Amino acid sequence: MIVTRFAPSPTGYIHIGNVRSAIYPYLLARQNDGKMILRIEDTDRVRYVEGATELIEDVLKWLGLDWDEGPIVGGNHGPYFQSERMEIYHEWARKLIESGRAYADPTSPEQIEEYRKKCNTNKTPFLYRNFRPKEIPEWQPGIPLRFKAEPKNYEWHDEVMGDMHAGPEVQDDIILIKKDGYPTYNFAHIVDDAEMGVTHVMRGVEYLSSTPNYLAIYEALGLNRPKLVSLPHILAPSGNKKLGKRDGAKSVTEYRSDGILAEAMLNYLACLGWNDGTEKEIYSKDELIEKFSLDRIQTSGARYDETKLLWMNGQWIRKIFDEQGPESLLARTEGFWPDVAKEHSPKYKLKVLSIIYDRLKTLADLREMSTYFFSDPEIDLDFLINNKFIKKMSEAEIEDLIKSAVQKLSKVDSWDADSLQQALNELLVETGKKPAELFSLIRIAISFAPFSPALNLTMEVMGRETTLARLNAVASAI
RNA sequence: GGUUCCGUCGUCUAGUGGUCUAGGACGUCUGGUUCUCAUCCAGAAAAUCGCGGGUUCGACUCCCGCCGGAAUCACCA
Repeated sequence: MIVTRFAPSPTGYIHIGNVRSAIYPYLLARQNDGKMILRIEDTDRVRYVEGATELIEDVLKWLGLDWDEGPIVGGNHGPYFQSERMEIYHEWARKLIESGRAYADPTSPEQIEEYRKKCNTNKTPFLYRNFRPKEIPEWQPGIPLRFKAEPKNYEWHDEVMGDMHAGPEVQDDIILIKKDGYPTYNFAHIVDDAEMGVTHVMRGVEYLSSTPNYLAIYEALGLNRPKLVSLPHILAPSGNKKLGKRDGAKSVTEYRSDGILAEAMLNYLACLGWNDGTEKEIYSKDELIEKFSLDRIQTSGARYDETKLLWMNGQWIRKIFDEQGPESLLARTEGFWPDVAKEHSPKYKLKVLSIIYDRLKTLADLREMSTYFFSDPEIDLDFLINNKFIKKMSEAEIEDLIKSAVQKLSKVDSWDADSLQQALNELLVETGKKPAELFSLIRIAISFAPFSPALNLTMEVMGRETTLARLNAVASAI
């Protein structure tokens, strides 16, 4: 059975660069009826941030990435917080001491720094194994434990990068257990993956160069290597660096409050560095699970492009409305309506949504784009008069036109889109105006918005009373 | 500096020796959809496939060299 894991450290918010290494393991596990484990790597007590774990869980849930073992859901291989697994690491560490593959290192950090400087001035690579202490004390709290490297050539296969190899020069005596008793990532993840039965270790390429050291530890511990999967970086929008907090990488939760749909986020991130070889662009979670394959993950880094995310979000807004129904989209708009919409019924909001949804890039656009449906706009005569189609009319003519519109519209029997369009068409004939002139005038008079849906639809949703009242108000303001 | 990885339109990518005069998508531009904005539709511009050598009848695809970029070299993960 395939077992994958997402193992973040709770050091702050998760941004787009991080989540993708949750998405791929998830897809692989689900595709193969495997298991997905969530493990919290909280061994760095200095960088630990309160509440960060909940944030991670939150983001995963939002994206629809559920886990089979881990915090909240439990499992047979817990605990799932590394800080609660100390005895386990120490037990494995003792095995290494017994087999002579680990030693307590009494050397002070200052001394180590000196060694390092010496190498720098001699321009030789710094390898700690060249400075092993003469006297090895008993391992006890307060003394770090180091791996004893036996450097040699390593070959391995990376499911994404292909066949890899590395020489002895990259293997060193890395720290297994820190002086505070907590294990390092380098040691803890190996123990945990083994104990938890993880079959596919998926992580960013930054770990690729440490792999020979990990391979040595697997060997010393008598463990089988899991399959290794290196994920390429997501690059910052500009420059050539990997996307990080400093490049303004937004928290995933921030995208949620900016009105990005979870479907779009998942779709975009999954396809940033992966594709199924066809020309398909829009994938649902189920489609991703079906089509995903490790060997189609890109080997080079992919630049993060927010414009494409936005486009995809628009696609998803329309897809949900069209395929899952207007109510389904409405359900996701909570919190995105303008304040003035508070008093209005869901039914009315649904009507509004139905005529403006195809111009939304994000749900947050609702705030700017729907205000005039819920409250009377401020009359701004300059805005009206400066319109390129209205500019050439005199004020008297404008007033006349609005008045005839009021007259015509108040006679409409049934206030629906078709009847309204018919009335507008008749008005066009009667006034001898072009659609651009007459419709722009009415549109602006009832909305004072830079843009709005088709005029007949807008009036239908607004209702007879509001439409006529606003037209009258403008006529008397001129 | 050592080690490792990467290199096709501005961006994400298709491409596994001939079907590539290099395909799609985002973005950009043009036109259409009785008004605006958007959707949708049609179309355009945009890649001498990092560079230079080979191998081959033939290379984006295989080999070598170079150049460029990135990652890593912590008692961080």
